[in-house]
Amino acid sequence: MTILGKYPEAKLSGDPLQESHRNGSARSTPQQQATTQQQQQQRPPLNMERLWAGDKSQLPPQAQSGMDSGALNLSVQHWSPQDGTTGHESFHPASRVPSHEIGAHEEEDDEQPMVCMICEDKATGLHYGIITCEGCKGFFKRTVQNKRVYTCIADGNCEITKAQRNRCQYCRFQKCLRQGMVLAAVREDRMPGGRNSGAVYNLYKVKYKKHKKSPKNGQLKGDVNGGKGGMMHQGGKLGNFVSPISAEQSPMGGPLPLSNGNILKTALTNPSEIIRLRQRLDAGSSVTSSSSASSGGGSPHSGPSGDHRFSPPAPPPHTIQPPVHLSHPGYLNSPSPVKLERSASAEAADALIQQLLSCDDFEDIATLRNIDELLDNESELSSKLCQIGDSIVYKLVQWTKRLPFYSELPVEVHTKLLTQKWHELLVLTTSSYQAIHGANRLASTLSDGTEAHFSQEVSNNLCTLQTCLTSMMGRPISIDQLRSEVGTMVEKLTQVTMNLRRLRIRPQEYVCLKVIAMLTYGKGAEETNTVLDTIRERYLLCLKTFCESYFPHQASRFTDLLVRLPEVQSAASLLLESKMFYVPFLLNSTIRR
Amino acid sequence: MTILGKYPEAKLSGDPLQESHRNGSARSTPQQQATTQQQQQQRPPLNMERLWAGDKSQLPPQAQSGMDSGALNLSVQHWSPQDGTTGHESFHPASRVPSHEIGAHEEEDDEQPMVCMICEDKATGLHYGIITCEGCKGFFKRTVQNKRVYTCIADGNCEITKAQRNRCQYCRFQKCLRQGMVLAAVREDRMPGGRNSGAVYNLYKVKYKKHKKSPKNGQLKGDVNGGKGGMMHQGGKLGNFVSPISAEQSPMGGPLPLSNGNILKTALTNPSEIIRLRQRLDAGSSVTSSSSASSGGGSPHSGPSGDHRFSPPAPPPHTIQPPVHLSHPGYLNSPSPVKLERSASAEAADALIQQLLSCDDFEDIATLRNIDELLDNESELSSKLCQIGDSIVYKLVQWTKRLPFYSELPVEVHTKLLTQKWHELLVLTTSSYQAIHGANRLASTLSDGTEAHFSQEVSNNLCTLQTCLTSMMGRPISIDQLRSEVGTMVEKLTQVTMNLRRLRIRPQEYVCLKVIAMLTYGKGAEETNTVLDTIRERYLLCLKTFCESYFPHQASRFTDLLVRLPEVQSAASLLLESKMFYVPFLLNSTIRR
DNA sequence: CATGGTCAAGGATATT
DNA sequence: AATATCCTTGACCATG
Ligand SMILES: [Zn+2]
Ligand SMILES: [Zn+2]
Ligand SMILES: [Zn+2]
Ligand SMILES: [Zn+2]
Repeated sequence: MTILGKYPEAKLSGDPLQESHRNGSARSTPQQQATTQQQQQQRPPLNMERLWAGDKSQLPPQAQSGMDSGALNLSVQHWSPQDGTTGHESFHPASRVPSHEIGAHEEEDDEQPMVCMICEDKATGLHYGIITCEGCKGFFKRTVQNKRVYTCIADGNCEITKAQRNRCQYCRFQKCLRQGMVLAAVREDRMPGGRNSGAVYNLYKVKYKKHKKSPKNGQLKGDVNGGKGGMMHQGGKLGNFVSPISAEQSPMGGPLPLSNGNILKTALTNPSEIIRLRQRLDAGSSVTSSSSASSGGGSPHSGPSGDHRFSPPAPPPHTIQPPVHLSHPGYLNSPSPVKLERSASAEAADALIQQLLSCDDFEDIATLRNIDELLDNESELSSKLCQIGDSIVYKLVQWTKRLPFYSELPVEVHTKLLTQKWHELLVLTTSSYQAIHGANRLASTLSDGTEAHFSQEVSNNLCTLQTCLTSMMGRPISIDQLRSEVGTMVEKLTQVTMNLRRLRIRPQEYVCLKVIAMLTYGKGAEETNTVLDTIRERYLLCLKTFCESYFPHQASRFTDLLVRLPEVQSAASLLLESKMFYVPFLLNSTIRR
Repeated sequence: MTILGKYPEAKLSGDPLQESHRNGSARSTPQQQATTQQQQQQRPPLNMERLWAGDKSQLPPQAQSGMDSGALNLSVQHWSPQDGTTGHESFHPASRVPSHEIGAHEEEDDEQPMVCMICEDKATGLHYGIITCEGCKGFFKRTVQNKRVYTCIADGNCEITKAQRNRCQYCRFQKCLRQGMVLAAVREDRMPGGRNSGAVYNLYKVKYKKHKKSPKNGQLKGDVNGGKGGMMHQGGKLGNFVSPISAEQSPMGGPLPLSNGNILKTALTNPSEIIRLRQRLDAGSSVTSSSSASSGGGSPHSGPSGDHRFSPPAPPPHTIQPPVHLSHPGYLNSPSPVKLERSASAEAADALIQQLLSCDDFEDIATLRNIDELLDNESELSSKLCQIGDSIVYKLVQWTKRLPFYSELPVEVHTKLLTQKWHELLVLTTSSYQAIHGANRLASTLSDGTEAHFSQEVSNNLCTLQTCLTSMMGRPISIDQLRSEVGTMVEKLTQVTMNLRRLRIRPQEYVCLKVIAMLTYGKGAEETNTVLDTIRERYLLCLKTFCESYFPHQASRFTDLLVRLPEVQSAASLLLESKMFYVPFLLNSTIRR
């Protein structure tokens, strides 16, 4: 009785004897189910004395390049079901996402109230990096402050719930670390107030501005928070190919996966709404979700629909597509080939392009089906943004699974690619859509892309944004405020769109660029994936062939198209920083008007 | 030895032998001083079995209307300075003032070392409502948790000291209860940590923060919370003018003082705003406030202005007013008397009414001067609400002080009345104002007060609320949310207003009703105040006379008016419950449109 | 907001 | 088994 009392090992500073977790013959704990035990067991037990001595190797992978934590996990049940019992999952910090349910149910409760990622009690906000309750917050703080050493009397797998959290301090703290609570966020000097630098959390924190001026001075750097600590931002932002996100590589730009939290600019919403949004997104992307079925469900062009979550073992739909030589569909509006005799490579390119076209829900991705609904003032802002977030995640994931080369790369690689590139894909898709379908305003922009015109275009876009946001939020937003907050980003987006429009980019070229963009290494291109290189080269050649075939008189067209990618990256970086991921959609929403 | 061992009658469930308490010849207890001894003797013995069965009648007065702790204390220095030293006071939980004053000592000396109120051992802080030692704390907890039943082998008057406390569990526990330990503070769910709500202790603690404003008047000490030695805050903190909220009376509706914190429904704001608001209100209202000077300052009709707080000894302004017979001012718009020969009583009634009219800042109370400013989006929400809160308190207090019968009742009574009735007065005032001045919308509602019309009116009011709140808060509020949260309350308010409008209530009648409402006993009308009754009767007759004089053809008008008071009570209760005290003002704000 | 601190809750345990 | 001390805990609060 007393042994399993509420406060197990008060003041035990003795040897943790953690070996018992491993060798422990005590496998008899009735609580532990045999099912997923191994995975949990595989993790090294926590040695708290070493931890306080400075051994951080026991902490979850933070700067590691292993991208297995999958918030945006393409393989469904990779991490999901750990304990088959109550639906608890032990997560990694990377996707510090409160994913509460593995069960097939799941979002039926749209968790209005935040739940603690440790014990599922009612959460009160972000604490030390994750969403926790007051109790777990205090527990973590005390443990770190006093360098407490706990020991599990069982096998280190005690379930942590609100009712049971005080039964095993060791397992509670272990879960804190595994869920991603950050030791360094507990301050040495005990000085309250202020904010920790984002570097402490190794990720983008959701910034909460009260909608006033943003720095906006040129240079966008990644450090969102007041970088008080040493921010080691090494990756040259604009130059390289890396988006500021990748979770692993860039030590500084703590890359959070899409679903991980930096989804929306909080400045325009309130914190609680953001939390709910995060939960929705998390649930929707990483785990199964019946919710997405309603929002992202049946898109006209998509393959097997209704499967918001990836079916684990089931082979992806269009996995292997024979290089059929399809005739050009009329809607392609492809220019007539200059030469009658097409080369074999040209035909192969057409086939590849056709494959890509067939799996790209151009309109469905670039615009939101229900964008109109979002503009009314009825539904809550949070739900609107949730829907947008859902749509982004859902559509990109579905697109990935339909790619012809989906089966040629491991799921992990796809996940990593999407994690790194999703925002670029978003920008490229929406800008291309705008360039192709929204070109009505100006067909005569070939050579007179003057400054004046560009400025006018930017202003128009800002005005569009203003209109949409005002409608969505139910309160007026000044154009000046908008300009100061997202002016630069809108400029970049506008530039990308205008350039693509000037080139009169074709859908065939767009789909190639999209794949190329995704397959292009980012900054820390340390790892070399031969298969990936091969595929990228394939589509580069494909695009080149297409350009030469259909635009033989535009010698630099291929190059002109490729150089758009850095522009896309730049704009996408700003978009990521702003976290206002709905902006491109809103800009496109005017097309229908 | 064994008989009086340490654990005397553990688990004895035998007959308490309560008669012995009465007849007990053991009057020799040395500790009992002659002063209050009888009282203790008179108390009925404790039947613990009944107690655990739910019989709370044996507990010290909790839901009693003894308003001696004056939250809304009109007499300035009544409670303020108790100990000039360290600010420690050992208090009882607000109302349960058991002994406290018996021993002139007890808390008189600022007992640096706290002593247990039960056994005089060294106390460790507040436990279950009073200052006790660890032993008595644990004893009380175990007793309540296990619903132990004790029996005294003596006559129920055993002395409880540190040395003797274990000799009689019955008397020890009895003393615990009599000293005010709160059963409900022992948690059913055994969840450790956190804090019990102030309601558990039937009091509310006022916390001040240093905040920005200089304590300018220095008056109230404010009991800074930091005081580590469990200092309990005694009731009277709020010093003067405070809001109408006393902690005691309503066991259920728990009138929380305006400044106490539960001012606004949090559902419509975000928590941080509420917190800030509470801080502002606490600091602003309970302490003197230079801020309120600006907001509540010079109202046109008020007497000596600039005196935001009551001047302690100075006699109230319009204290005694001779029953002058004033001519009816034109603005009264009073109907012509039917009979030319007015009776003496009618003239007296007119005079009384005129007095009331002269001290009732109708418009100034019913609406907020700066309501328009509140609707802009610039000033902070908290400051807006602060101003509203300040206005409510200030105006009602000022009104009270101007009442003709102000000097006829002790300040304590006024304080109590206002504490009990402020919300009703608020509703009556605002509804009457709406009925009289806002009747523009429908003058033809005499007999067709149909359901449809009522619903329409409610909808209109909700819409008005929505508009105002959206503007004030800067973000949209859905009408559905509003309806679910305050729908019933708005309906009641609307009903009251409509009924008053249908009656075409006159200002003369309104002022009478207001006084009558304030002077009407509440629920537990145990105490009889003859003076108060007399005054109430005076104004009842006054109203009756007025009705009969000016509306001789409406035989039931007097009654019709009186039966509005329960409606007002009902609506006011909901308003109190919702804590959205600004709602009536917002509804009235449309009058100006 | 997210830090740190507070201090009465409950729990553990040696003592009686 | 009850007591009393000491400890852990967590809802609030203060801070920047
Ligand atoms: Zn928790
Ligand atoms: Zn454990
Ligand atoms: Zn004691
Ligand atoms: Zn006794």
